[in-house]
Amino acid sequence: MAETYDPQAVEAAAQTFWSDTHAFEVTEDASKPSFYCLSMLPYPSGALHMGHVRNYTIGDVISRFQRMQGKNVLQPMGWDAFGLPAENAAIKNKTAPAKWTYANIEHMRGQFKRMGFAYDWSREFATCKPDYYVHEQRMFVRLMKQGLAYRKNSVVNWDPVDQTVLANEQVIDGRGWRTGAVVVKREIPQWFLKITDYAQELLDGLDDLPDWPEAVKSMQRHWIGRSEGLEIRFDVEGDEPLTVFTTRPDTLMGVTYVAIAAEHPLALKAAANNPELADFIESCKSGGVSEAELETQEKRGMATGLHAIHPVSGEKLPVWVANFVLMGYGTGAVMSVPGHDERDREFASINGLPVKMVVASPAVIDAIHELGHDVAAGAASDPMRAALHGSATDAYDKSSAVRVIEEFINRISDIEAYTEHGILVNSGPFDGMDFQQAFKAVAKHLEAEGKGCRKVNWRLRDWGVSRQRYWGCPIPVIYCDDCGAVPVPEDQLPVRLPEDVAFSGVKSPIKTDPEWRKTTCPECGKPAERETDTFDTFMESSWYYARYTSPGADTQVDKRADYWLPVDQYIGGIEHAILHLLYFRFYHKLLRDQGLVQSDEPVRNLLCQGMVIAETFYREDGDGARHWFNPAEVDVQRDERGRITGAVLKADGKPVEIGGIEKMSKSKNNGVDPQAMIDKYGADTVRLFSMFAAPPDQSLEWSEAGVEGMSRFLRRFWREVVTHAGQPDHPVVDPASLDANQKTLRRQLHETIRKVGDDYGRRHSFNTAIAALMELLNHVSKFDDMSDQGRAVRHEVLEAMVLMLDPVTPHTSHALWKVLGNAETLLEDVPWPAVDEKALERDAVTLAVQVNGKLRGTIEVPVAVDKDTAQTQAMALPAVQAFVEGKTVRKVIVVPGKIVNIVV
RNA sequence: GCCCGGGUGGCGGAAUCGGUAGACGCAGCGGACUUAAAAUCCGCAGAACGCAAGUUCAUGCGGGUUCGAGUCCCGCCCCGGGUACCA
Repeated sequence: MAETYDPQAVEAAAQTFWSDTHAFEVTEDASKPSFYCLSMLPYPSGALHMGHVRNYTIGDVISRFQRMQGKNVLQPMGWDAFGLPAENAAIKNKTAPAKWTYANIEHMRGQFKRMGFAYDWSREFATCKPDYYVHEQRMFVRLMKQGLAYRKNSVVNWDPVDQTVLANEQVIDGRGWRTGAVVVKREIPQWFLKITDYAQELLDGLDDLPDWPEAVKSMQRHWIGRSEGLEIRFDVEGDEPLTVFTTRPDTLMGVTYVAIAAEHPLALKAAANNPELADFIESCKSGGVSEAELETQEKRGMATGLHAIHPVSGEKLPVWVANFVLMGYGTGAVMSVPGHDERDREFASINGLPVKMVVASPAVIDAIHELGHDVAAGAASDPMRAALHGSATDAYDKSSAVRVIEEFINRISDIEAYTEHGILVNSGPFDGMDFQQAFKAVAKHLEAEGKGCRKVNWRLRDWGVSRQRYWGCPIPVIYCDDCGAVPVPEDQLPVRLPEDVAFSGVKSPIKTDPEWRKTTCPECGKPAERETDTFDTFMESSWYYARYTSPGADTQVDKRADYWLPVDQYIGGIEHAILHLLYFRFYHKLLRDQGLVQSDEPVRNLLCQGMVIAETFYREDGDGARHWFNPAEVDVQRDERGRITGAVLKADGKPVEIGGIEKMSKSKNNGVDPQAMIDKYGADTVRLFSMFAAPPDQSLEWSEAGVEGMSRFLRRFWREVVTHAGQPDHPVVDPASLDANQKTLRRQLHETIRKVGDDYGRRHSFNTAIAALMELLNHVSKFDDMSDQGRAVRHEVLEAMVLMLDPVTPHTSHALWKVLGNAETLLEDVPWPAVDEKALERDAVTLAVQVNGKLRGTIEVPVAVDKDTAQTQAMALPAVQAFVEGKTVRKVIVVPGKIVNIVV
């Protein structure tokens, strides 16, 4: 075997062995526990990027580790092949999206294999193939028949120049990215899946996912957004009544106006003979539809001239059109309480609408009582002012109670809304009630009058699955003038997307082709037209995990799924925390309700990895435009302490600006090509660095110097093993005859085995596992004992290290296993090294000694030392004496195995 | 705007349940080997003050709880992710 480490040769040999032996192809085996390890499937964007490398290395480490624990591990790979980038690339490269996509898949599959990932390639699929999406179409027509898929109008970004719908990403500062035209909102009919029918279950299910990150569960809870409130009817003078939803019925008596969406029927009616209002409503249409844009835009409004009637007081309230009220959410109308809601307050201030205080803080209520007044129903029309009336108003004589009330009144009327729960005032029959009491009383009052009812409201909206794009799965619907929207009969599926098309970029080829849509109605047989919209690509990625378990099945999934599902470990980017992971959970429940899977949730354990980031470098040209240089083109300069002082371009030696560390991207040209790294250092080094440089859930800063460090470690390890293998044969380890150094090294080994197993298996803390293995290498390379037992212990250490490194650097371990004298084999089928509890025992331990919580020294004590002895030894330290002398020892805290703290 | 994260030496990070802050690695400095370089090996290294022993300060900022806080609580600042048609 080679004396020096040659990663390219080592990796080729290991990969050939795995491929020849079909090492990672698995089938259902009832005799072994299954472990399904799944990484989010990639979009085939062209070439592997570092984000992929990181994601898939994490999955591979977990997969290989679990197989070494005796599990039957399924780790599949496939392609999320539909999507917008293929259309953009097709325009740019004058090719067809399908051709571009398939070429990318070919290239990226080769790169995956070069990384040595332990995939079962026999299960691979691409979601753009009819034999994949036919199942999705069949599911959709079934959902249509069950009423879980339905059609309604919904608002999109419309580019008036290209006459096309834009994705939110394609709207830059309210304008279309290609035309620069101001985008407008437009309503079009689209298909929806009723995810809201499952809102409660999706919310409750989060409680049954203990191994999901709290951040993800918390984000999903807020996204689903269950809220309890009242739906309240406001009559409108001379018109149809308005319905609003509120979670704050306690503030009902503080309503001073009603706001409705620009598209609300009442607004449109009012605008019919009010040209100014019509202009305003028209102006609300410009701009994109994304929530971030809607929520941050300037709040604008206009009075309709209509008046609503307050359901309790009968007061006349102006009805305003407001751009922040959205027709698509809730009822398209809100009751406005500027005294107790920030947004209503801001709008009222701008438009000169009145503010009414109806909730007071507990401190104010106390002050009112202190001044001898009451807030109970009917006590006073305005208990705050009643309390102030007759009290001293001169600045010098004000009591603190008066000041509390005045301050509150001033704050509400001049500065901000009081949004917390409190006690009702100025609310007639509801005066003196707290939030809970008021909620009940208002509900009872309105229900009795038929003007309102309790309602649970959800922030979650139904899933709009229509896209006006070409490169996606055709929606299997036929439109007939007589029969309406008819699902394509199952025996006519799949509806195939033509792949050999000319693609201009503006309109979908199946929309421009007059022939593709022509068909006949499945119900009446008359000429009819196909739907030319395609599915949201989240549809494909919502069920792919189940398809991997059932390759080749005629149905969407078959019985084999029961062996593998739910997924034991899912790995992917945190950017998918809400949308993908929520649709995916929803679709699993759809599959369950069709009888296709048995479980309620698709994934037991979720790991969200952070982004891969890198330094950026640029130069500005004359007009301020920045030209970005790749880190590979730049040399960084440092001072004598290692601080970065500047950077120069390698090509001309002249300085470039340092632009800060950002997510690797094409736009900042700071992407590091994994292929170049693999060619230079080998896959194992790249894998090792991406696992070592940061914990998996945090962002990872790429550093080629760091990669070199990993290469250095593998070369040192290789040399250590090869040198040891050149030594004469050794006897077996005899624990009873070991000397102190041998015992120490063995203890360090078994501590490492315990830590690495825990870090890989439970904590997913791969960086610390690798650090522990590096420490162990440092220990063993300093261990120069060449005796029989010395060599025996060293062999035990090195063999265990080969196995423990295998999940991260499988090629190197594969080769070194043979160097250590073993037959070539699949290391994942060699059992994980066992911890020898006896080897962990130690007889002395170091305690930290503190005085008043500050470290003053350490003491060596026997493991089983009693508190008094520890205390006496600690007190005897000169450094401790210096701080204790002349003071009284008040208390001594002894934490066994940790610290002694002397409090003086 | 709203929801969710993060902030520790020159840098990436460690400290797993409130108990010795800075493991491991990178960069740096000093040395060995070498004709030289590369590679490799040995050593130093948070900051300030001090000849030294050592002392003080230090985990984004300001408070608090505790014998003891990077870790828990309250209030801020900054950076990142998501925000329903990027995936």
